[in-house]
Amino acid sequence: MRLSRYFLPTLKETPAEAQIVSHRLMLRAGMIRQQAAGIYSWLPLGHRVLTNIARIVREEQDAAGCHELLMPTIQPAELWKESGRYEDYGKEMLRIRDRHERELLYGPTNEEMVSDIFRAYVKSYRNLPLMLYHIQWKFRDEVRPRFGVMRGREFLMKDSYSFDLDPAGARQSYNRMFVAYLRTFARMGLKAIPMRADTGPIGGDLSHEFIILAETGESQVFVHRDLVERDILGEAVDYESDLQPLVDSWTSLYAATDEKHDPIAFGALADGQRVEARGIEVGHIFYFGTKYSKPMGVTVQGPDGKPIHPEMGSYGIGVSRLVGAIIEASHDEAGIIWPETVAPFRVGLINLKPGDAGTDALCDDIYAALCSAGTEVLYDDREERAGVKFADMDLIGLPWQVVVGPRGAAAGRAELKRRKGGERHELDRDAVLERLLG
RNA sequence: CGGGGCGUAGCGCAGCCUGGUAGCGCGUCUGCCUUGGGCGCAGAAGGUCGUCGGUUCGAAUCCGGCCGCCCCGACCA
Repeated sequence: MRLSRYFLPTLKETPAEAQIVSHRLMLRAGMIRQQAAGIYSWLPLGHRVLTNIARIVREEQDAAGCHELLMPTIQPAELWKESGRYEDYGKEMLRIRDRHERELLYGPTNEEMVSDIFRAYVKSYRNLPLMLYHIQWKFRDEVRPRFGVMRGREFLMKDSYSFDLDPAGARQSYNRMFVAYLRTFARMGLKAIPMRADTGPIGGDLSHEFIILAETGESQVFVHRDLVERDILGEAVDYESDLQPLVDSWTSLYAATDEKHDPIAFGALADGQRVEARGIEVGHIFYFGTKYSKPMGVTVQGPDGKPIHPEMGSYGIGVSRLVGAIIEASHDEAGIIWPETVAPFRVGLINLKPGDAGTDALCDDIYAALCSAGTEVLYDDREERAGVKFADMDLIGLPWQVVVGPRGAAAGRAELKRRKGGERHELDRDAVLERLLG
């Protein structure tokens, strides 16, 4: 992508409303535009990141055996009256009426609707277990939206729902999501720690929050060092196997947010094992049994011909929140530092002197080579001063920068800079490509 | 939902107290210049001062209502 033809409205100054670093950087990097309190437009750069995060989430859900569908943002009130939540949910639920005065709502979550779909089609125990998910916009009319996309009213969420025959099966589904979440966040370059959680208005008796560590996180967390240092991506996972030992290996070590913190238990850990940090909640998983299947009349026929209420769970990831959360976890004074897996472009190519034949030629050559190799490149070919280009490129945080100036170009050389850490190497054209593609 | 604050050009702000010509910086546009870290010079465009009403000869400025946004706290993917 040539920057001269792209839509990237970066800002030199920070808009006044932004308090936290991710919000400031997202506004300055031209990723989002606020349209109302807690409601944002996603501009091209932000949209790319959002899409990349959703892609990783999707791949891991699919790998864990979930099936993607797509439910609407607007739901009929009737379903929520069946479960009893139409009254219970309170003012956080945005209620609307259509022209026929029918009661509708902008969905804050989808337990009722997925239960409706399930009960319409699934009639036999033979079809269980079943896990369905979608990635869809939600609306919760928060009293006080803040922190940019970290706590918006409209937000993009991945929500999965499991249906099982019995509690043991439900536990296995829960464990699948537990492991899938660990992998999902790890792939985004995040340290995510599962912590036992309250079940909140969703209900149920088994629940974990996934908290990622970030210096600017909202809540204080206390964790065993082994959890922080563990690399889940290095461990083979077979979703068909019993995942309980793997889950236990995570839940048996100390990890708590400040609300659930037990200073005595934490203090009992050996020196060097105690990690105190700040955290941001990016995922939450629940097992809630028949809380919805019973009132909504969801049954399948068992082997003995009798009806069985499926055991259910639901599993959420804040996809749009993750964009902010990743920035909170990965930035410096100059701007964002994207992990490669979610970066809007992998490489930023800076032409320091557009119009100079040698510089243009080398840039065009490198650009074409990277593009044809399938690497996403943002090519800064603007008529701007070097400082502007460096500042913008650092701000938007692409993992790699290739800097081509007239002096180097004359010798066929360019500078390769890694955004994270900042080390640079002057290399010839082939070596640059080798480093990036090899 | 309690407490506090703010709405003046795309962004950041001054002007308001003490009523009388709407300003500054950045950004944008044009030209020149410059070209390895947000240069320099010259010119230009751009504002119903959130909104409705009141006071006044006259309101960005004083008074009241409404709307919007932000911050702190209680609550949440």
